[in-house]
Amino acid sequence: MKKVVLVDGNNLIFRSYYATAYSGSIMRNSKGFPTNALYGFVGMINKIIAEEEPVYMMVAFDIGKNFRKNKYDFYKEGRNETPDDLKMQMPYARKILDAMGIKYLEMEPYEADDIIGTVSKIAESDPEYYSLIVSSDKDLLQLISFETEIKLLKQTGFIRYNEDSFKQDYGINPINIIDLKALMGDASDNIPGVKGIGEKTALKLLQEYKTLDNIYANIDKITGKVKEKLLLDKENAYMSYEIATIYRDVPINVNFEEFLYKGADVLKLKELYEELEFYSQLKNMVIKKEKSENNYLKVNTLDEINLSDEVAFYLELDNLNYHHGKILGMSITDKDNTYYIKEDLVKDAFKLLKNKKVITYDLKKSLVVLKEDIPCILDLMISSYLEDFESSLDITKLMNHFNEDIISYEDFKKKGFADLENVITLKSKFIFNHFKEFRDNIDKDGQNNILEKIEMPLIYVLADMEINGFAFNNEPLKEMKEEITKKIDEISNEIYEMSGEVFNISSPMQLGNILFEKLALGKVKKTQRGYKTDVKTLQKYQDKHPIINKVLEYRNLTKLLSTYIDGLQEFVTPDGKIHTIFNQTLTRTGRLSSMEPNLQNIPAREEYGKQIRKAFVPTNDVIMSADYSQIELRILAHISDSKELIEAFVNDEDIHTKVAADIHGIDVSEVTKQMRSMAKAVIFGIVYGISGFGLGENLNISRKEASAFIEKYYELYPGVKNYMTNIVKEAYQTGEVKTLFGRIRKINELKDSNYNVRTMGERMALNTPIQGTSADIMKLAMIEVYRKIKENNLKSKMILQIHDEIIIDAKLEEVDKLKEILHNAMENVVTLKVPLKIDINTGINWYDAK
DNA sequence: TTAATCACG
DNA sequence: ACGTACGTGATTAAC
Repeated sequence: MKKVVLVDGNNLIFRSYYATAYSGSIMRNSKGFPTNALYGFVGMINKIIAEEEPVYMMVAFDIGKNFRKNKYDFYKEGRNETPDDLKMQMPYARKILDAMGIKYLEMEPYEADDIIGTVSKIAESDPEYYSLIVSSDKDLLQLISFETEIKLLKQTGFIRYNEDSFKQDYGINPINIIDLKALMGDASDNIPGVKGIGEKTALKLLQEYKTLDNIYANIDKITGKVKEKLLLDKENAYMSYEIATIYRDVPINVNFEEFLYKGADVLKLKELYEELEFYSQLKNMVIKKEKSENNYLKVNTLDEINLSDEVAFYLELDNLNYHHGKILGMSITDKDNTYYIKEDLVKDAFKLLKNKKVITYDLKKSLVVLKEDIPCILDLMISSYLEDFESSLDITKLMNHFNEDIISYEDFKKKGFADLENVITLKSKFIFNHFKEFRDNIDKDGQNNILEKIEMPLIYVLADMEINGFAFNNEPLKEMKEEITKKIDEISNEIYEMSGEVFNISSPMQLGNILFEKLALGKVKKTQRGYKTDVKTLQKYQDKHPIINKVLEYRNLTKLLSTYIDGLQEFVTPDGKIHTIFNQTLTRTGRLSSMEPNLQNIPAREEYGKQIRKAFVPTNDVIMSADYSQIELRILAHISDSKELIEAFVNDEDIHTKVAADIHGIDVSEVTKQMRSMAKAVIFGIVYGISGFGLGENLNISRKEASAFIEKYYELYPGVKNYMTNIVKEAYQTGEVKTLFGRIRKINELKDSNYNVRTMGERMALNTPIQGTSADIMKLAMIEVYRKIKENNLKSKMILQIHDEIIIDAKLEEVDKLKEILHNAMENVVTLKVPLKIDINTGINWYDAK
């Protein structure tokens, strides 16, 4: 049997309109044309297609006068006139369906319900077909039969009813939905029904007497008020019955083959989406490209390559972690040709690129693998990151966005190597064909400084840092490991003893059950899987039972052991070093991240864990660390133009002590340690957009006290409060925020219908200019430090960046010169209303560089 | 694969 | 009435 999907078009489009309209302002394109209903409509249609994979599909609409209204003028009376903003969108729904290749039907004076009823009736009489009706209108439930199902849309999700599941839920036959309506009426359609009888009573009556007729036939068996009401409104009941009945004999030609869903006319659809400015839909559109032949020259010797000025290349490895990847091949595309270069020629072919205008994807990878200095005018990975595309280490994701029919190497491996050349050459072609478009967009939105002055030069710096690596000496960890292993063993046994059974302490679920069921230490918040057992929760029960501290210690030690002592060991390469990968195109704020391993989260806060840093040693003489002092707060002072904060930094005051003194209205000399650390928490919280509740949780004080702190802070630093209000307002207006240097972050969360998502968007808007500007400054400083080290022919090497800190593997005799370079570069990279300040430390290992 | 936890700035 | 601090990555358990 073939499934025919019948969609209640009117229902869908009304639903999408009112889903967003009540919020006040509705979505429009740049010409002011309303698009909210269409946006939801398109989404729902796409969802239906994705979920149902229809072979036959039809969408029905209301049109013109309708016969119910002609017969009963009260029908749908009192309903608000369809708003103009919605009316205007109706014709577009039809156009979109046309472009999507979906048949729609409408016929005056019938409603969409009647058309669907008619079509499903015809399908029922044809053994070849069965129907699935999609709507949120319960009236349509009357059409359910052995061969007709309904997907009843709910606010979130849907319920699918067939004959059996309907009967089970309602306890009546589907056709008696009409009787139900006759009794209970329908306020939205102004169907009267029997006054005083609602769904509950109506269902009870129908479950007993089956039909409206039978109810009145047995009216004497019914007692009390219900009987009175039924008798009083008998006429209305029958009239309502008539109105609620879907008319299933609309004189319309139905040819199921016309409902065949063949897929979209992509160009037509694209045009419509562009007019309506449905960019997310455009992005998601699957354009089925005709497979054109992929022509390329397979190179045997280098003289076969003849390149013009602009060239795109792509280097393919057999591992996403390029420190461990082998070269598979490379391709080069220029305006005339694409060349495929096999693995053994790659290194030499690279030299041909030296005096060209080169474009690639993930330049850093090629620099690290080939250790060859290649000039590059544009890295597509960077530009797509700046333009908010999903740019990962893998170019195929980006290509898929552009509807290129290509699979990633990872997927490719599973299928064998037959097509390797084809896949690689497609990539360099893609880069060549798209780079101008990316460059133009970067220009358009003003991110060319970020691209040219920051990200592109930084690639070379990071490549060098990754190549250098951090020398790792396991010796100091050996003793630690022994000690920790022993301790973990002891503690485990103590925990087992206290809890009376052996279990997996590392399992939050099992642990939660022991602590909060068996030992019944108290009532705790639940997670999806059990009790919450994180540090903050457990600390609240510290005094209740000695087991808590043991568990905390166990956690602490196992973390150190598995992630750091054992974990890092895995990453030491034969040269005795750890080479991380800095991801330059991942974070939403512009920061770097570090992975395999992550060297940006090596323990630092607690003394014991900090010992891990003793294993990080220089290849030269000393480890040197230069870190910015309070960079984010200085940036906050600058961009908020807060007079008080600026003054504090200009006078080089201890900002936390100063704030503590101001909040308590005392002298700086009277500030206690506790006051200072509280002030510190408030200040950081402010940067993240904290609430009174959050700060209270954090400081273990009441929400009231916390709120008072925050209020006091705003009072003292009105510039900060002002900044917060303005940046959020601006973000709502533009949908994005910018750093001081023009890096853009789009914040779609602000458009979300969910309040919590929106407030999170507000906090992002608040924080990103601060965190992002700090990232920009650090990147510029790194470029400058790198340049100076080269210029002075120093042997010392930059090896790590941890957001506000640079680590250098330094020669002893170069330390003084380095200090000068670092101060100059890092403190003067930009001139703000406050000075930038760094602290420098050196030591024989990372631990001692403090 | 996802959730929970915890390491860092 | 509701939920509640920004940005990351690795490990482990459980689905």
